[in-house]
Amino acid sequence: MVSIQISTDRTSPVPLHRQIYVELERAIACGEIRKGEYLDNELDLALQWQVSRPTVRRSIQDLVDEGVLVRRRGVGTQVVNAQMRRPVRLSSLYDDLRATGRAPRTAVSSLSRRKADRDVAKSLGIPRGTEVVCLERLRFAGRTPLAILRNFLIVEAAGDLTQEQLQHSGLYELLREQGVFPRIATQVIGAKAASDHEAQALDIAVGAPLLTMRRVMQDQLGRTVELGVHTYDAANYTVETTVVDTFGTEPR
Amino acid sequence: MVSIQISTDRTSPVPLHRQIYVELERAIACGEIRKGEYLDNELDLALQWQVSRPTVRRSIQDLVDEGVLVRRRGVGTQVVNAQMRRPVRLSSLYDDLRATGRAPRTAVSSLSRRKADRDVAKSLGIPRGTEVVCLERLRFAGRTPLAILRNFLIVEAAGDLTQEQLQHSGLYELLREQGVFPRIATQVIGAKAASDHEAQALDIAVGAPLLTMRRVMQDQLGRTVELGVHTYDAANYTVETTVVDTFGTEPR
DNA sequence: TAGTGGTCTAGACCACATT
DNA sequence: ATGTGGTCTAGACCACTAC
Repeated sequence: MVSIQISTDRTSPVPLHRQIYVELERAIACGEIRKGEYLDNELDLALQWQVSRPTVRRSIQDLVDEGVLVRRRGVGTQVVNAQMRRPVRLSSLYDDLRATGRAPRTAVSSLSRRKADRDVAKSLGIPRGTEVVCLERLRFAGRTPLAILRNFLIVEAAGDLTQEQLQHSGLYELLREQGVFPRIATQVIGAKAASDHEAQALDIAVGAPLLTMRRVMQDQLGRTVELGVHTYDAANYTVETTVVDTFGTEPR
Repeated sequence: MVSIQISTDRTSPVPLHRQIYVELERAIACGEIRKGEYLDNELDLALQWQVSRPTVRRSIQDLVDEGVLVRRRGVGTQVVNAQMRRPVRLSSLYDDLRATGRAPRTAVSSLSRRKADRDVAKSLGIPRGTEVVCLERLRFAGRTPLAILRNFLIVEAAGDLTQEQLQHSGLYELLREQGVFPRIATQVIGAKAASDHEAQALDIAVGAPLLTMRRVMQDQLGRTVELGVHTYDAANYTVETTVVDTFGTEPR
């Protein structure tokens, strides 16, 4: 049982529960509370931190959702083996590469508007023949070709993307700048052998293993915005995902 | 603007917010509220349903987290293009196969206790040399071999698994029966070419593309319970994941 | 029996989008 | 100016766990 010093600023625009969440997360990351230790009970915490119990609960719940804390009724709130950290932010390959320090480079091989064929229309949930923005890029990490990226976007969201922009930023970053915030995506991941064309583009042998990903993305307004059909050189790329299950056990 | 009939039962052990959630979900699924339509505001809903506003908010929030509803401050709560449904439950391949009607069959090729090597120990977050339960299975869909499944489990959770059980149930199902509820898993998915041994086991050509998945799972108590190292015949299997991003846009 | 988290209430004030 | 969701409060009662 350890007391955690939390300082809140009631003049800040940041919500109280968020301030507490951040401080608590830091305290756990710094080891001020160790794995397996219990927090004080919620009423005490509310007194210590001079906030109401629902506010305390909200902060704690957010950390429970990330797997940092575990609550058991009648027992208490415990810090978990934190090895497994929060779900990764929904990001593009470009962002991932830049975050890991590998210099990304992009060659835009095509950028145009076309009418959606049946497959694209179905994935994006629009009528067949609707105009969509088509995009094909080759992505490098340093000098190594890494992936062939094909994307289809609804025109309302793609707006005025230029080749220039796409060579210097990730697609998702550009979308965010235009007010499109990715919110939910479903990805289907598979593997295949490289075709002649793919082998040549990625500078690998024909038949070498490729990782394939097909992704449909919705934005914060619930619009289906993007279909991505991507092919990665499996020797240089893996996909990491986090799955959180809130069923199976009692609901929160 | 449509009024939704919600009937609640205050004698039920099911929480009110959950009852409302279920009814609301059904109403949306049945098309009683159509895509793009708005719910009444939260105060009105609280009056209509005879519950407090926080209870209404809780129900709505859960549906927002699943991407079924979208809230915008100053605007309202809107039903979303529901094509993209809730995150799939954290389940095993066996459960998946059975759910999709393909008859799963399992051959257990080994089940033993061994001391964890460095790799396993690191993944499970336990000291090297700790005893773990090792498990290797071959999974079939009908007559077709589909995957080679290797798992490593901490003994506290694996308990008294038997070959008999493993041939007739999925691993996760058995774990649930023993009180282990999967909660968070991180998966790294890649691809590789089939080795001699793998090709023979899966009855495919040497060098054929395989999908590989390495998964570490934590249970409801925050224990790191399982390491899975799986290899799938890419011709017959893909992995589907859902990614939800609650950052990027304003916090809820 | 005592202590914990889970649920629920009935208000209040604020920030934001729309008109 | 109005109406919406976002935040916060100060209580209350209950179900579950541990002793």
